[in-house]
Amino acid sequence: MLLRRPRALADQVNDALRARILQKQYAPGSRLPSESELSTEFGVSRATIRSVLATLASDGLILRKQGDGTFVNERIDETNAHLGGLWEFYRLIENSRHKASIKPLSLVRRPATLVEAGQLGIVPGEEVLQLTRLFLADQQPAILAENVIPASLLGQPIELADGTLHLKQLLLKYCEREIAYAIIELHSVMAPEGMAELPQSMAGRPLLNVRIVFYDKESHPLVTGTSLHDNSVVPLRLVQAWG
Amino acid sequence: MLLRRPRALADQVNDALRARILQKQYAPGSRLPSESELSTEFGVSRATIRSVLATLASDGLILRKQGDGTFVNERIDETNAHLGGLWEFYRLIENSRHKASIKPLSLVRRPATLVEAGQLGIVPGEEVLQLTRLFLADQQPAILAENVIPASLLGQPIELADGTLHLKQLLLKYCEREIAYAIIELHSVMAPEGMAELPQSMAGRPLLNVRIVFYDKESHPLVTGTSLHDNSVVPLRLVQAWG
DNA sequence: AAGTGGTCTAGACCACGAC
DNA sequence: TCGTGGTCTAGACCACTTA
Repeated sequence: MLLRRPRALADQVNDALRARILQKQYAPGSRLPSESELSTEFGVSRATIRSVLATLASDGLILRKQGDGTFVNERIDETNAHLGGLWEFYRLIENSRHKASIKPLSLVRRPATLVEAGQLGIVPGEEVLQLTRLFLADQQPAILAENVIPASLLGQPIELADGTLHLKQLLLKYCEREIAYAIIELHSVMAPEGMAELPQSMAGRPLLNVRIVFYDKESHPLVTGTSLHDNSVVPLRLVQAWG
Repeated sequence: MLLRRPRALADQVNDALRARILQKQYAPGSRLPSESELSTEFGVSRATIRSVLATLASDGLILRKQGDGTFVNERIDETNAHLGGLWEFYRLIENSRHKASIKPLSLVRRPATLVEAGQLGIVPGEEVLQLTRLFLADQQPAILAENVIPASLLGQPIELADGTLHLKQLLLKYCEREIAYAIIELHSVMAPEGMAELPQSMAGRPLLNVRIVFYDKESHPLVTGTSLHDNSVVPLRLVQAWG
């Protein structure tokens, strides 16, 4: 029997405050209500409010000044991501004020390469599924992304039509696994030649290359991701709180 | 363990646990003592312990499993940074198991360019100080970094000898300012030609380019940073907790 | 059933900034 | 001085995993 815990109060408050900030109900640079005001408004304890404000602060959305108050970061509009959301390409594009869309390019079963086998903790040659997708910003190619999943993790075969799902949703639907953490490598590479899927617009230029391996709570590798970013279309601009 | 008061209890516990993990007193993959055990050992409340464990978890150092326990991430050795420490180049190199050193290259006063003036919130042509430094990994050039500070922020003139200080220390010593947050842009660029300071080993190759503007709590720009990374010497490998 | 982490509260006291 | 955020506690109850 699966009894679900009601949504945590802190999460609800988090969503509400985030929405108010992003929709400019609290204007950039303005002062938020004090902790005690918020706690009476939402009917929760001050501790709960504080835990929410702490995460908003660490995402760089708000700035807290002891003895003064809490303020909306006036520069959130200049960014499209915080460090935790580096690989949420769809949102990245949306946050850059472009219309985002995903174009699934191919979906093939093939044996794992040596490197992939090492990353995914499987035997070289074991079957994997490779999904290649193109993320578009206003119909313009922005990010070419490739995911590799061990076939053994898949409950049912993936359909190409599901290539528009977010990685999180894909993993839930086909593997019933959850991501606990990721290890990310940042590289700078020249656009590879003779790569069929690479859009013309990216050819011959230096591209940002993000390589990720996702793990579950047991530290078992789930998926790898490799992406090539055209910074001239969607530059990566992150906020990061200090301290 | 005896804890003294001036420093926040949570900070002291944080340091202690971090050290135990990094020095493998708690082995990778092993289970940590429970929250209540830790709270009696350190003589602090469970809430304090929990706030510490929460930050360790968000840095990807530990994994928490409800109903089971808290475990050291077995892959921390494979990384050299967490997302919050992207620009701490010295530590980055050290964490990559290289001997890190800083070679100050130049320190010049000059008028601000248009772009810099915009970033720093000053008038174009206003005087700025530019510090160029090379970060070495085992004597090998790894990162070329350039910082630009408005001269008006400086209390006393910077000496080139202080070029080995970390950015944080530099700002404290010369400006008495503290960084509250930063906005970071990630780019991929070809090594610029005809740049005197660029080491031979980086020439003609695609390089990772990190551009940062640091702000204080009042959202006033303090410094800009621009760096070129040779990924073949020190690859950027980060852990990131999910959720 | 026992033990672990997850959520939440009420309240105390401190440190700092603005007025 | 007053209000704000910063620190910390003690304790209640819940949900989950393991045995």
